[in-house]
Parts: sequence; C-alpha cells; structure tokens
Amino acid sequence: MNSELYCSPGPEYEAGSVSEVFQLIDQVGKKLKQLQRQGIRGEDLTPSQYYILSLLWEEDEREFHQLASACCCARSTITGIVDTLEKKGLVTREPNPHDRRSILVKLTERGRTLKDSAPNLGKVLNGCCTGITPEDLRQLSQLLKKLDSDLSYQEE
Amino acid sequence: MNSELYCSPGPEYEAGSVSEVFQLIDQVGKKLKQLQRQGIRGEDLTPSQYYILSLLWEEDEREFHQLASACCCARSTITGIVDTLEKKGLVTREPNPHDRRSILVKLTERGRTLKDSAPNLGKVLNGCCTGITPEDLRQLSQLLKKLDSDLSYQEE
DNA sequence: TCCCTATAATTAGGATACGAACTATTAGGA
DNA sequence: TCCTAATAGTTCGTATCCTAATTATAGGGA
Repeated sequence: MNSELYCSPGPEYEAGSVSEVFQLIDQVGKKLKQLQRQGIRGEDLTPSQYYILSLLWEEDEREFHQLASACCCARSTITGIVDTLEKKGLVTREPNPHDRRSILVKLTERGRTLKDSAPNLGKVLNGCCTGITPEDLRQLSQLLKKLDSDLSYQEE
Repeated sequence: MNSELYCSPGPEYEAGSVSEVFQLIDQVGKKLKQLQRQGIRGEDLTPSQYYILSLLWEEDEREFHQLASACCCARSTITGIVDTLEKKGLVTREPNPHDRRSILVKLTERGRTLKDSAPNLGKVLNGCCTGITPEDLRQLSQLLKKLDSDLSYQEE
C-alpha cells in the first residue's frame, strides 16, 4: 500500500476486553476506509460523500436527520458533506412540503446517473478480503450487531 | 444519551458482505468513541489525546512514526495531536540521540502523574457493555484480527 | 566519495466530525 | 389559545484525519 497508513499492534489491552475490541475496530475501520478511498480514487469523491450518495441512490429525497442517523454522525457533519455535494452539482436542497423546518436532499440528474459510472465499492471491498470466509463475516456481523445493541442501551 | 449521535440501520447491504461488516464497524466504532468522550468529559482531553498518553504511560519516549503506527494514522495527524498535548504541558519533544531525523515524544511530570487521576477508560467501556459476554468479545476479537490480517495483505 | 533512495517529521490544504449556540417551525399541555 | 418544549437545520470553533509536497538526515551502491 503506497499510503501513509501503517498499523502495528496497540497497547497491552486485556484479551477479550471491550478496549481491545475497540482498538481492533478502530484499526480495521481505518483500513477499510482506506480501501474505499483507493476504490474511488479519481472519482473526485470521498467515502463519506459516496456513502451519502449511495443512500440517495437507494431512496431519494431524504431529510438531513435521516442521513445523519444512517451515517451515525451529527447533523452538522451532514450539512458540510451536503454542501460539498451541492457544490459538485450532485444534489440539491428542496423544501419539505410536509414540514417547513425540514429540508430534503435530492439527487440531480448528474448525481443519479453517477450511480452507473461509479465503481461498486461493495465489490471492491469484497474483492480485497479473500482470506476471510463468508461464514466468518456472518459471525462477525452478528457479534457486531450484538455489541451495537448493547451500546444502544446506553443512549438514554 | 444527550448527544447528537443517533444511529439507524444503514442501506441494504448483502448479509455477510464486507460492506455490511464495515458499516457496522463504523457505527459501533463511533458509539464506542462517543462513550470514551463521555468517560473523559471534564478532563480537557479527547479520545485521541488520551490514547497517545496511554501509549506513553505504557512506554515513554516514543518516536512519531511509532505513535502513528500504533494509532494506525498518518504521521501528520500525530504532529497535530502532539502539538496540542505539548501546548497543554503534558508532553515535550526531545531529540533522538540515535537518529537526528527523529524526535522523541516524552511525558512531562504533569503528563506522567495524570495517569493516576485520569479515569480508567478500559473500565468505563467494559462497564458500558454488560449485555455481551466475555466469550462473545473473545470471538469478536479473534474475527477482527483475522479480517485485519486479511487487510494487511493488501498493503504492499 | 558521490548519488540516489528511503525515512523522519513538518507544513499546507481540504474534508470529516463533534458540541454548543442559534433560528425557525412544530407539537403538546395547561 | 398560549406557552413551553422538542425538533430541523445551520453556524462557529476546535480537533481529527488524510494526501501531497518539503526539509533534513540516513543508508546503500557504484
């Protein structure tokens, strides 16, 4: 990898501790995001921008708080990303007829057709992980969901 | 949770795909970082700063590229974090006697003693995850390491 | 020795990412 | 109805985070 990112084992976390898992999650997350970056290199898109677009490709005209929730980030973060996408002419802001506080993010024609020319990041990522079995991935997914729901418990 | 961060299910990724796992990793990672933030609230420290400090508490006088590697981020990122820690009087930059290109990051007295007063983030995180079993965490850790080594394969 | 390459840290510039404060609008209760 | 609280999005300030380019030093080969 010709990038700046090299990872080495972190500190001596207790095996099976949440800290150890978090450390791994952080590390693996950064590596996967890096692969995404390489996968869309030359597209003038970042992983976050791509992710917002892919949400809109799936279902257009979403509210900001929907996007924020799907991205699991603050609404102010979405404001910035949508600003950029709007400057690039890929989305527009439309008033929400049902709620005057709300604004809908809508794909432009260019944003819509981009779906066909943009690389399929899902396939790119899958192609990068050949050493891990589908069964492992299913287990991983299951365990992560369990941890996630455990964490959602804290959110009140 | 009184924060801005709310998460909802993302797009329709194929079950057991790398994309689905990445989406979960991203989401869980953000939630865990959020818990860290809350755990050190009032300490005038961010998770990243805390992480660098904890590396130094474990072994003092590290080179930048060591820290970058342990954090799995670019060296330029470490420059910024160390800048902040230096402004706060917690670390200093020392020349490396063995390599004049290199600089050692060293704890100040205040940085060293902070270890005793700072909250133990490991315990905080563990205390937040009561619904998941140690066995689950061990499995999770194992699978993440597997995925990680799979990704390291790409890095040449 | 000289040169070429690799490495260490920094800088600059741009894109996330957060919390807090703010405006506008909506919803719910007295 | 009126008032208060909640919600939607924005703005501001700060901290991460990356890439690319830069400076300085180290190392290896002709």
